[in-house]
Amino acid sequence: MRYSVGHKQETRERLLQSSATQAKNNGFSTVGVDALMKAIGLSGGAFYTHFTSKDELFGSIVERELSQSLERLGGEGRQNQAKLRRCLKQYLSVAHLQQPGAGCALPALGAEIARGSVEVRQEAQDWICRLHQAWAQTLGSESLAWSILSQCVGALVVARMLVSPSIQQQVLASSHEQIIGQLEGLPED
Amino acid sequence: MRYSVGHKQETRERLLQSSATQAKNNGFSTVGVDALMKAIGLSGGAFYTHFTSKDELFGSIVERELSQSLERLGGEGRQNQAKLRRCLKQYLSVAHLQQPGAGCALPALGAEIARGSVEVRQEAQDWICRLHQAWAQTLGSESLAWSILSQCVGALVVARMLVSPSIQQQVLASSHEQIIGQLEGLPED
DNA sequence: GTCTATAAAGCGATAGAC
DNA sequence: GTCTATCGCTTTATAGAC
Repeated sequence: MRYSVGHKQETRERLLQSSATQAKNNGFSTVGVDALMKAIGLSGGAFYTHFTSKDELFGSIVERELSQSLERLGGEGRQNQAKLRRCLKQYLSVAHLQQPGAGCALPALGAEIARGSVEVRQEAQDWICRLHQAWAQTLGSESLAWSILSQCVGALVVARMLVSPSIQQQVLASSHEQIIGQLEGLPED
Repeated sequence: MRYSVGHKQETRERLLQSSATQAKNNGFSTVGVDALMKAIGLSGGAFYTHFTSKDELFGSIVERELSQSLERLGGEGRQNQAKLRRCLKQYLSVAHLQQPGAGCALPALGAEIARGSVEVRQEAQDWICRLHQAWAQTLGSESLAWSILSQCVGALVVARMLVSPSIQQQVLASSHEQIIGQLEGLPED
């Protein structure tokens, strides 16, 4: 073997990162294996030393993306309402709206995950429920946690369909405002 | 011409209806022209007498679907809060969750619309803003109207990714509960 | 208006050389 | 581990017969 032992793992990691970005930007089913590999400077044939099929890659992307989202959104360690507020502001920002490839996978790939295999959906459910539990703990309400999560995802889906930047911003700002309002008068954790 | 004058229009309508259902169920980019035509009992070649391209069909689907959603969700005529509550209950129902093909296009095709042409997105924006205006009138708040719209779309996107029916129902019920709570204490229209 | 046939390109996946 | 070449299938779109 002419390649170092860590090389395959590194290549796999680069492939996962690059593919996730492309999938969130242009849709996973839309982009071909050849384009995925070309983006990291490799040929299409080399793909199958890292994954047995394109579907397997999709599963790994979902796993990797949602675990990252969980980290960013406060699944790790103890959380307070102030930290949650900062996460919400970032999630509902114009920067997140304009850069699907660098953002959360739920608004960008939600519909494709829903049409995916049971394994992929189970993987997604695990991470989503972990995030929900963390938020429910912070908020003291399981119902409110689900509601806010849905609203965040929906706001990005809706806003990204629009053409006018000012209306896009209204959609994001409205959800942010309404959520902040719901956080007022909540018992401190 | 051996066909009646209304025949082409009828065929076009059947094609639009059938294609919209397939697109919402399995994704628009995923399904091929041949499958779209076969579903209404015609061959793939006949497609291009009705639309010049597959993209043009997508635009017509979005137009038709969103105009129907606007009707169902209360864009037509005057509306009151009681009627809006009934719409919300239906939108956030398990039946809607389980039948994407018969339901609203926003959760099912939102990401694909976002990646679509400016024309398609402009069309989507027009209908979405009309719905928003109707709801804002009923609710007396533009911000609350955007927030509820985002939450409805997001709840379906999130719930449809999950595997467990009971958690799916929790997601829908949570958004419904939180929205109803926000409607309490609102001035009557 | 719809059919069959076909062109031209792209897809996912495999085989063998290096 | 990656490359090139290729198989077999599907895709969007067009051409010509009926």
